[in-house]
Amino acid sequence: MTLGTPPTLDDVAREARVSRSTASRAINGGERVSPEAQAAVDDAVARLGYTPNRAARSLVTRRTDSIALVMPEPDTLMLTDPFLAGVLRGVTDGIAGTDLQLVLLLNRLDEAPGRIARYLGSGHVDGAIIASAHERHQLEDALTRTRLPAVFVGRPFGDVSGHHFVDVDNIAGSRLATQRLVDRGCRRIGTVTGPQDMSAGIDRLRGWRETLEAAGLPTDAVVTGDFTAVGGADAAARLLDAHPDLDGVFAASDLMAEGVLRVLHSRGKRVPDDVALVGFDDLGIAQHTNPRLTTVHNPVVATTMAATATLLGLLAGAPVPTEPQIFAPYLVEGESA
Amino acid sequence: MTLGTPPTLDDVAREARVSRSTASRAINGGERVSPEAQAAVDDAVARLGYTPNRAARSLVTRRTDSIALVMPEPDTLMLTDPFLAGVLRGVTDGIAGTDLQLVLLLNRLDEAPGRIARYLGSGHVDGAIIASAHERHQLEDALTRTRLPAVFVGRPFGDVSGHHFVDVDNIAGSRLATQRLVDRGCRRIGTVTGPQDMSAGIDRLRGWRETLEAAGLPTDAVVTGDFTAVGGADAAARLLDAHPDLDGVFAASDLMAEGVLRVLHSRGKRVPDDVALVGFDDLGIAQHTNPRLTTVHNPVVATTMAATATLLGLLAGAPVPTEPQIFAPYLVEGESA
DNA sequence: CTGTTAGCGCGTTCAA
DNA sequence: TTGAACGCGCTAACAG
Repeated sequence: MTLGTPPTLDDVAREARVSRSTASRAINGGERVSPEAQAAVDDAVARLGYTPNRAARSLVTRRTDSIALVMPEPDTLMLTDPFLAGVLRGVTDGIAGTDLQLVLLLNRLDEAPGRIARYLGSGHVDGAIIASAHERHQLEDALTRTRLPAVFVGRPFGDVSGHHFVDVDNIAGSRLATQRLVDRGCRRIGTVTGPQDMSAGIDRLRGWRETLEAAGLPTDAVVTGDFTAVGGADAAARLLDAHPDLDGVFAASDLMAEGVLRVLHSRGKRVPDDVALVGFDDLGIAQHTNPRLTTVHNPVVATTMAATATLLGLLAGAPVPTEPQIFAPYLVEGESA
Repeated sequence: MTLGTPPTLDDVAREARVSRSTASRAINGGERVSPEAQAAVDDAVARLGYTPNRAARSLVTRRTDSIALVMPEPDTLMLTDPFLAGVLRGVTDGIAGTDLQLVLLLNRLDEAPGRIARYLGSGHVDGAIIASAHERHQLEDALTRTRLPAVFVGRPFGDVSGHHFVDVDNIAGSRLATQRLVDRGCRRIGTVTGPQDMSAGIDRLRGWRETLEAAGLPTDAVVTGDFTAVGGADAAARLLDAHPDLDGVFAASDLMAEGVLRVLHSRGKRVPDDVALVGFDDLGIAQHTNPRLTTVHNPVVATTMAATATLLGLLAGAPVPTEPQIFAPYLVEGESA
């Protein structure tokens, strides 16, 4: 058996003793093919190990059968980003069973904003999942312009109308976290918040503020972090310097909470007795801190799977409404608050 | 401007007042085109925003201009896998500047071994980076059979001949780690080793054993982990149950070392005074444990970039020898040993 | 239900 | 140096 070039549809047709178009129909869905023909083709396909040539098919169907996943590039310092891994899982789980190809586009933080947008607009993919919601990337506008089917994981920045997105209810989540601190008796509650050019960062700050205002507590102890452990530690140091009397902290991500925890330890503060701490995400690291972190569960995998399902619907031509799908977070008991 | 369908090469040619083949040549490398024609085509391309149709090009060049990255699926329990993030970075950095598409293939642990192999063999990609070196995946044979250019990150399992791979010197690394324990006076040294169906797991165990044998110390305190924190904790518990007198532990990954650390703490062992601990990987988590982990640096990003460079060479038709590129690890000082 | 026919957009001979 | 003609492998009309 000479396997110089892969078998083509012609080979299959010849082998099955039918015409090429019959073979094609049998392979794609089997509409209007007799059982015998179908069987013969199936047989030939198996015998030859035939796989349709994607390029040829793509050329005529005008679809590429591939979707892009746009993600922020993993951080240089802290390679470990559980969110990234969760998104990856959600998307791959979401397209399992389809024959969609997943093309990965890592959005570098420092690069010219046009590259990704240009790529998405150039017809190389049928749709996109965007999990890179930094304001500066400006993918939103580019996407509306090219009309590429796309679903955001996390509320896109700026004008939401016309965009599909799924998200966890970050405001509700940060309320849960902050309320927990209030309920356990904390009266001086600070927050290490996320980047304010990401909707998650903004919303998690807002939930904290609203909860404290409702409780009649001050809302001045705020420092901005970057969702990483190192950034969280830096922020915590600044926070404690400015407000030594803190008895509670809400960290807008578990990674940052980890950093906060280290700083608290190094300053001799007991957790939760001196300072109580609540994080956000519950993507595997909360159980591994000491003490175990009380946190808010963020269903990233489910969220991303939903986004993928929505995208598949769009690709199938379904008239999917742009109502966002918002997932509910919930508090996860730990020992830190 | 009606942008119903994207501009084609014909449009460019018309706009530039040249024939289609001249336009084609001007776009691909500019061989045998007059400066005027070249300029006219460049201009037309810019004006029209032309992007070559990948499918059409692929059909005639018989290349797909995309490569696959095969990785193990991130673990369900511990989403955080720094190795994964490092590999991702290395590959994307490695193809930056080329117009190669990166197709992501996540290798599920429980799935039929044929899926990935079939995909790789079906001509959908021009080459592959394989960072999923579990024995059971059996990609090695499939790859030799299909003759798809491929480079492994981490020594492939089984017969290495004919395969390209890059790796860190895991044996040397684990020797460094173990020797450190010996040098600081440990006499009863155990190891939590990695999966024994991965070359990294095997090699890191071997370096530990050889070092102890050379030092005349016993090599019976071995338990197998799975490179995760939870697995490391389980393994550590078993290890300490069987060998309560341990005064040193080499964990074959930092994630596992983290688990070991927790178990040691919970059993009231001081680190490093009662039990010294050395990890492996240094991918961001070693600095964040308490005490900071002494570990062995594993240059994953560099390794993966080298693999990608090799693959690019293969794709360019260069006669790349299959001599492996082995990177040297080095010890990173921490407080745990 | 089946086979014949006509492109999809592009790179590449081959003549001019 | 240029352009005309061909075919890559496939799907979708259309006619039978």
